[in-house]
Formats: sequence, structure tokens, C-alpha cells
Amino acid sequence: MILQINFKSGMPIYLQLVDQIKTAAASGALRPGEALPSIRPLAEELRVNRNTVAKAYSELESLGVIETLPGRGCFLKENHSALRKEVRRKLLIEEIDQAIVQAHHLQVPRHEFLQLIHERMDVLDDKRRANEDHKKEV
Amino acid sequence: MILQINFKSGMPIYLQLVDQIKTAAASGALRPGEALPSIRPLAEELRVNRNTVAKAYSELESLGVIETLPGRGCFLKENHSALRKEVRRKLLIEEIDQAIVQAHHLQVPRHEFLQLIHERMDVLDDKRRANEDHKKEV
Amino acid sequence: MILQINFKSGMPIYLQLVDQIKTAAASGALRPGEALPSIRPLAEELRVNRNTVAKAYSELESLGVIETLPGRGCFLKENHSALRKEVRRKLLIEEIDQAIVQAHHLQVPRHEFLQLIHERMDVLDDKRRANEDHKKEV
Amino acid sequence: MILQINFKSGMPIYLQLVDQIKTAAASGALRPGEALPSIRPLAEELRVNRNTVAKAYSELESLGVIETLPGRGCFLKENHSALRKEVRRKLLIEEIDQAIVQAHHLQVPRHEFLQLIHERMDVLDDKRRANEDHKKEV
DNA sequence: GTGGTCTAGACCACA
DNA sequence: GTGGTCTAGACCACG
Repeated sequence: MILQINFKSGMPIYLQLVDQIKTAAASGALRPGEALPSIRPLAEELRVNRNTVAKAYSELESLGVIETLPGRGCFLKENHSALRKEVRRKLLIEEIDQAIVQAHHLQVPRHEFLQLIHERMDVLDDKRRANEDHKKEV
Repeated sequence: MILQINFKSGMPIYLQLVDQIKTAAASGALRPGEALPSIRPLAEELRVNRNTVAKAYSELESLGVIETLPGRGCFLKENHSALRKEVRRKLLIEEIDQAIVQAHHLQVPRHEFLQLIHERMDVLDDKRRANEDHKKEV
Repeated sequence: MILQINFKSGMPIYLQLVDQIKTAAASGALRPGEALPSIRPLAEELRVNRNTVAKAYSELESLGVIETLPGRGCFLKENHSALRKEVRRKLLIEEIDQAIVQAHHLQVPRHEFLQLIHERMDVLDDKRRANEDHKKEV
Repeated sequence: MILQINFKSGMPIYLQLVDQIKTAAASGALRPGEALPSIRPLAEELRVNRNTVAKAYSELESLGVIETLPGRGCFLKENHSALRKEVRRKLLIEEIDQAIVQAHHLQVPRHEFLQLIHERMDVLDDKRRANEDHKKEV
């Protein structure tokens, strides 16, 4: 799971986390019963206060998305079905449209835009792989 | 231009307006030189305080998207993009990363993601062209 | 840094603050990275509403002069001048023209005017140096 | 007399006019009994609403600086002595300092700054001469 | 009519 | 404690 925070959006960080984790859960990127990253390391990784992550988790718990077992960690609850394909498509289109609009607003030509997308996909892929390798080693 | 506010999203109202107006500008729904809705009526329509709309507009002005002529109104600027290339790139990357992360969360495979991007670029292009044609007729 | 407001000048309070803080930054009275007075106490000290100070600070942020870290405070930015050369020139010309016009109004002859400029540049330079020395000692 | 308006300063235009005319009067650039430019042409020249100029003049009248003779125009009143040299110097220094501070803020080097000053003095001189020639022809 | 400023006071998010 | 958002309402400046 990749979590990405936008510090400047004005949207509360803990809500950004909630949204992204809900999405990951709903999409199946997070499987029922699977453990979420624990608060302290995640807070460090995201360069965010621990309270902020804790708040996101407690919000998720009260939403019934996750379950907190004190002393053991946070786990995804069972009763979540993956979203229907159409809904997922809609969620993704929202983000894509924002990027396209931004590109147009900044007058970035189409080919540069596409090139940038490929670049970022590679960058983020590498990041993710690095993360996973790091965890295997630990 | 249709403006719509989500009071529960946690995202500040004025930022929602900023985003939507930037989008409208980028998509061609608003044309350079065109007047934006005036602050007071818009505030009433959206059932929001006048200051909140004013803040959105003032933000847009300092971003260089609109121009406000006191006593006359607010207008979309002509050349709204005097940002340095580096900064533009950074802004765009932010949006792109969000889309990529969303795609990953939703476990949309790479080729489907790219296909969707092309689709949406075409769709938005068509929309923009339609808008322009409509205005020419008027 | 001393901030002083003229309630009768007709110039908006928040702009007076913006100007004075820009001046303090330019003169070295405020150093890059240094914290500005926090909004609430400053508002009390100046007997001004909190929002007014906040508006000044937010203006300074969008001008790229300061950086505000919510929950922590506002700080003078390091490299406050990413403006394009052309824009900078225009901003400077505005100020220069005002001085020239004032000189003409006061019928100060050209050579006296230029002499006065040199004098003031030296005076302000000295002030800035004094400020820097003082801070090194602290 | 040169009148120079800054539309972006936030200071009311009519107050800018009042200040500049007071200064011109105090310095002797405007002589007692001399006629001020009439409202309509001045408003056009400055690209300002007639009401704004009218307001400035009415303000000046209530301050006792000028006298309005309906149907004939506005004239500088008699009882104004030129300011003492020291005061004039102080007024001028204020403007000069603002320009210097702006230059420093924009990191314009000293020699460029001085060069720009000479440039602008020439430009404004030419403007003034053009104005005067134009009036002689009329 | 337009936008701009300021106040007073409430509540939120974050460290 | 910090800054941020929002509301409600008053008054000003300008066209």
C-alpha cells in the first residue's frame, strides 16, 4: 500500500489517510485480516505527527473499517467486499481528470504530460519495490 | 459554470471553489476575460458566507488565475500561467502521483490506467471544444 | 522587530503589516528561518483583530516572503525572491517612480535627489550590518 | 505637476491624490491662486472615475487646501507657506527608503538600481515635457 | 451595484 | 500552544 499525503491541499491529513486506506481496503489492495502499518513507523515515514496517524486509525475504527487490538496492532476487518468495477473506474477517473485539468491549466503539452506520467509510474514503482525489499530484509 | 460544494468532505469550502474555478478555466467553461459570478449572489446561491467566496476569489487572484477590478467584478485572466517551468512541473507531478496511487490502490493494471488516461483526455478535449463552439454561437 | 500601525492613514492595516515585515526582512532585522511573532499575541499587542494579522501573514506567504507551518508558527523564508526578472523590474520601478515624483513635487533638484539616495543606501546598509552583527553576538 | 497613482497599493485612490496635491502645494510646485487641473480631463488622464477625482478635490476643499469656484474650477488657496526644508527632506527620504528596501528585497544590485533610477528620471522628464508641450499647443 | 476591510467570536486541526 | 476556517454583520471605496 502506498500512502501519499498532500500537505498543501488544505484537506486534513488524517482524512487523507482515512480516504486512502478506505480505498485500499475497498479495492482489495488491503486484504481482510491483514495488518496495517503501525502508527509510529508510519508517522515517521510520512513525516507526520503520531497523533495524526492515530486519529486516522481511530476514525477508521469507528467507521468499522479496521479493528484495533491493543498491543498487537490494527487489522482490516472482514466484512468488506471489493468495489464493483464501475465504481472503481469512477474513483480513478476523478483523479485522472484532476491531473489532466492541471496539465491543461499549466499548458503542458500532451506528449510532455504522458511522458511525465510514465516517469512517475516508474519512480513510484521503484519506491514501492524499495519499501518491500526493505521489509523483507527486516 | 456550475459550482457545487461538499460541506462534509473536510476540504475547506474556499478551496473547493478555487479548484472548481481553476477546472472551469482549464476546461474552457470559463473563457479569458469572462466575468465570474459576483461574490454576494454566489454566496447566497451556495448558502455560504460572503467572506468565504471572497477568500476563494482572492486566492485565485494571487494565483494569477483571475483579475479583480474593485467595483466592477472578477474576470478570468488572459495568460494565466506565468509560473516557472520547474514549479509547473512540481504542481503537475503532485496531481499525477495522486492518480497513480489511486490506480494502484484500486489495483488497476498499468495498461488499463494508461488507456483510461487517453480516454479522459479525449473526453475533456471534446467538452472543451463543445464549450467553445457554444460560446461562439452566442 | 517593531511593528507600528497607523489607524488613520487609510491604508489597510494588513497591508501596513505586510510592508513593514517585508522591510524588516529586507533590512536584516528579520533573518531567514527566524520566527515571526505569533498571530494572537501580535494582534493583542497591536490592538487589532486576529484575522487582520492572519490576513497579513497569509498575504506574505502567498508572496513567498514567509512560510507558515500550521501548529508551529510562521517563519521567514530562505530564498524569498523567485520572481521573474521582468516582474521584479516592474515592482521596483513603481517604487522608484514614487520617489522621483515626490522629489519633483518637493522641487528637490536632481543632484540633491541622487545624493540623498546614496546617503540613504549607506545608512540602510549600515543598519542591516549592525543588525547582523548584533544577532551573531546573541 | 505629475500625479501618479498606484492602483494596487490598497490605499484609496482619492487619498493618493489628496496626498500628492497637498505635497505639491506645500512644496511650492503649485502656487497659491493657481488652477488645478479640472476634474473631467484629469480623471481621463489618470483612467479613474470622475467621482474619485471629485472626492479628492472635495476632501482638499474641506481641508482648506483648495477653493472651488463653481463653474470656474478649483484653485489653490493663499495661506500655504512652503514646508521647511527639513520636513521636505523627511518626506522624500520616506519614499527613497521604500525604493531602496524594495530593491534589496528583490535582490537588485546597487548599480542596476541606480541605473534604473536614471532611466526613470529621464522617462518621467520626457513625459512631463510632452505634457507641457501638448498644453502649449492647446 | 461591485469588491475590500475589519471585528467578534466559534470551532477545527495539528504539535 | 500554534495557525486555519467559517459565520455574521458593519462600514468603506469605487463605478
